[in-house]
Amino acid sequence: MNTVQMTKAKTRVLDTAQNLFNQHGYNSVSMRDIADGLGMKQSSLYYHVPDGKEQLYVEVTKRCLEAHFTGITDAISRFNDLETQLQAISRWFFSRPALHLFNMMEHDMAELSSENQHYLKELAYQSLFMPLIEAFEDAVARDEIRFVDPEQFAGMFLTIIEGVSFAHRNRHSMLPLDTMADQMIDVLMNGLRPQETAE
Amino acid sequence: MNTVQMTKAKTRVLDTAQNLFNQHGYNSVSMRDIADGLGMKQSSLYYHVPDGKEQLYVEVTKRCLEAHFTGITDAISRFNDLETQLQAISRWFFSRPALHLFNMMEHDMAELSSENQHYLKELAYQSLFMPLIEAFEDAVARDEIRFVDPEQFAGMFLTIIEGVSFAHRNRHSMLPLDTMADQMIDVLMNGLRPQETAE
DNA sequence: GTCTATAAAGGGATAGAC
DNA sequence: GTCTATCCCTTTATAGAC
Repeated sequence: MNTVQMTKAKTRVLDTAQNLFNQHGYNSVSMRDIADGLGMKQSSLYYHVPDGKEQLYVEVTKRCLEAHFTGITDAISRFNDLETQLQAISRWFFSRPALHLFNMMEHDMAELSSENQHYLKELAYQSLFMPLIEAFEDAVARDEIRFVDPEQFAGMFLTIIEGVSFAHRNRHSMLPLDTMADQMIDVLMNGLRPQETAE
Repeated sequence: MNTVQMTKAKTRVLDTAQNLFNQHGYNSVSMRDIADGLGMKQSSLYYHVPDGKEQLYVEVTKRCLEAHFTGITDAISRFNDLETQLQAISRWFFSRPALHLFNMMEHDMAELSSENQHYLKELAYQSLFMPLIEAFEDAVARDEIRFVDPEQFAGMFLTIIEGVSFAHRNRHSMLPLDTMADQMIDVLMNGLRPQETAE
């Protein structure tokens, strides 16, 4: 994954754009909104991003997904059991602005050219799903959980993360984020524990 | 909940708008798109919807949420145990176009006036969360599951439904929707089963 | 109930001065 | 690196003919 060493100014542009795209979605954010956030005129933005809005979104999303790949794989490598790994991954997610993964993949990316769409969807799969799938596979191999389709439960875990973030943003959620996530992970792990074909 | 008896033409307008709003999100759908879907000119649409796009979205979403309230409460009332109830609710959801609940609540509704926003968010809570919360409470009372925050797990169940729909739409998902949902519900119920403070 | 025409505003993008 | 000015297109919405 290339890291071309970005100028400070470019980084600031990407940061501002990322915040806005994340909060409101691709179509709801105008170049003027981003320029306003940077304190410059809309046309000045094109000095930093000559290729326009779509390319800006692609760059922002690429950087974001690559950061998540690093964060997730790091979290996994620090521990040897699935439950602790999942807790660590949840902490990584909560330390960053919410991804709005489903919205990103189904609504934002639908606005892009089919090449960009395909590129970013594949990158999302490699960055977010693959490390989790491996973690679930390893846990099955260690007999820590019963056999399940790893892809299915990698997806389930990501939806839980998104759901917990959502609940925390929208509801008078009594509990801290971390506690909510741990409770969810506890139920999930408890539900996945190997069984002695009881009853 | 008022049912004012709608004309066939108005129903067709709402159906078309609902499909488009659901698939692409509020901001990505223009009045022209909806008119095209109906085979009429953009301006003709204002004969059916004199109050414009925002009001159209509110009507569409209101009708959708009320239908879900009926579908969910019916599914719950047909059975006496939580696992079967959740399966029945999942079938209701899968029989309808995907809600995209999170996107709806965080992105689409953010574009509306604060009055409409508040109205629809409250309606969504009453229509989707409340029946589920009661079902979880009753299951705790029957000692079918261990005590948990009902709101939290009502939310978790909704995210699982959305996640399963997402997986089915986006991935070479080998399994039928119903089977995937049942597996998720099985893990969830298994994780929530009362425990004898083992170990 | 649907049309054409049009107003008024907002969007992405470029040219050229400083 | 940022600005003003401008182009061209899309969008929401209204007026008025048929």
